[in-house]
Amino acid sequence: MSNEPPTEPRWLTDEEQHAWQSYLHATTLLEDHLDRQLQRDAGMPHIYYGLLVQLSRAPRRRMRMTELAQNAKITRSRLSHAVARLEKNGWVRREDCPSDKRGQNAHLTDEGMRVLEKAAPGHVAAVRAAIFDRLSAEQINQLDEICGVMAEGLQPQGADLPWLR
Amino acid sequence: MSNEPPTEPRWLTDEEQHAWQSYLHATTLLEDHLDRQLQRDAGMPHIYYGLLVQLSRAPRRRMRMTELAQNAKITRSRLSHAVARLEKNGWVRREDCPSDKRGQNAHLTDEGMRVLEKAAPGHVAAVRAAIFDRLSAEQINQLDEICGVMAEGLQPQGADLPWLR
DNA sequence: CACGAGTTATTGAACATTTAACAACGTGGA
DNA sequence: TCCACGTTGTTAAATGTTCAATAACTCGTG
Repeated sequence: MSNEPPTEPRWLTDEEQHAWQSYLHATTLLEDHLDRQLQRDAGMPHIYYGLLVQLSRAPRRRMRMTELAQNAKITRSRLSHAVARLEKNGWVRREDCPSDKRGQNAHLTDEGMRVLEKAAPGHVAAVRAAIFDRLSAEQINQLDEICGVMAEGLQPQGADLPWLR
Repeated sequence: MSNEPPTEPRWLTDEEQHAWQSYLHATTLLEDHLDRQLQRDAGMPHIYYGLLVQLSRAPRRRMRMTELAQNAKITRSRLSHAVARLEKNGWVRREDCPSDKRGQNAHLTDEGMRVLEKAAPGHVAAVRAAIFDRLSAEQINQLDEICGVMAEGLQPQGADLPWLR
């Protein structure tokens, strides 16, 4: 009984190749674009901005570190570093969690909220200009659907991250 | 004459919000997945793998640094660092360009080629499993189309990179 | 030819991310 | 209670990326 990987890998068809290139091209360009836009206008990379958004939506603008990491789909380690930086900027503060002495809550400060509110319009405009003002309503639904399917296949299991991968 | 940004930014509709979250979720997960897959199976991140692929397709497996950077959509600086690393691994070598004394050619070595050939099947399988075995032929076309539209809007002008942004 | 402006690639420093290891705490069962 | 095991969050070190500055060269124009 052969237990090796298939001797004939199924390569991508021409359509698949082309779509894959398009995908890599577009996603790379967009991520770069948003990173620079936010770095310029808000002094932080896209992912850090995402953290502030999450916090701003949480009750009392507070969230447990692990929950925040899960929502943002990053490792706890990465979050620790990120929050350390945001704290240095005065945009987030750490607090001990009352119910679990191991835990920490990240808290979006008033200053952090102000920075976020100031950056939001420009960021939305950038996202609009790059995507939603360029796609039809139908394409937006297609994109949503496609991304949903992709994400389904990527959930799970892995070393440090029972969640992320 | 009012020259300020609009006082009422056009926020995203619910559909747009949802699609945007899906997009961020899926692309983050996929990129992470492929990065880990390649780091594990080939000892390099996704983008480095992409550099080897580019070189493998070039005539004589050689390419000018700037051209390679353009194709991979990264800055020349980033490419310099990346090639330095790949060179340390023995997978790429630098050569002076005969026709332009400023120039360098990156050259994929035989060893680099072997590493690439060994890694390719697993990588294709991962991409397949994540995307192309999960989407219909129609969805693949839609994705291609959508990414094309996105990329169009992102070409642009910028600091160091007349190309990338 | 000589000059100035642009191009090519690299570098160092600051910053971000990954990985593995770790301390501190919680939880459930003997 | 006590202990084994899981969870929470952090850390150091290695690695990767960005940003600004720079050396070396090319090219067009006077």
